[in-house]
Amino acid sequence: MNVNDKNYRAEVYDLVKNIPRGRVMTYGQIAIILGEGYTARTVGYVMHCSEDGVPWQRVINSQGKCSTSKLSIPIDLQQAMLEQEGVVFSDKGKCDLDRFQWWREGSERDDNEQVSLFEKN
DNA sequence: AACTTGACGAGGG
DNA sequence: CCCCTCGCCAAGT
Repeated sequence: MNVNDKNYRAEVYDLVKNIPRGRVMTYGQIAIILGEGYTARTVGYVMHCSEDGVPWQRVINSQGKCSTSKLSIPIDLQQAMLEQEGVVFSDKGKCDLDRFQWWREGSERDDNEQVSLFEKN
């Protein structure tokens, strides 16, 4: 199972496709939900070349900011797309995760779940 | 095979 | 809030 495996990538995309308009998820959160084999870095790697109907703009970093990139995606674009869906950013380019982070139905919002990526490795 | 570079994250100053 | 360090892991050189 690696990042180039089709199913591995599909798991990430399927989850991202379920993020509602105007809500966001973080790389680390996705990694924790998908479980073994997934880390924030690998999720980020999978996202950088997401295809088709994946709402890639709804995945941001744990600080509530859009990640800068040296790739072909202008930093302002992601934020602009999110603002268009109703996500509010501060003048410093940060959004309030307490307000906009999405947690799947049924999953009780639990900050412990988000703790420490490397603690489990 | 070593070293660097990321769409990352947590903890500390 | 900013900056740094370290842990992580895959790619590119």
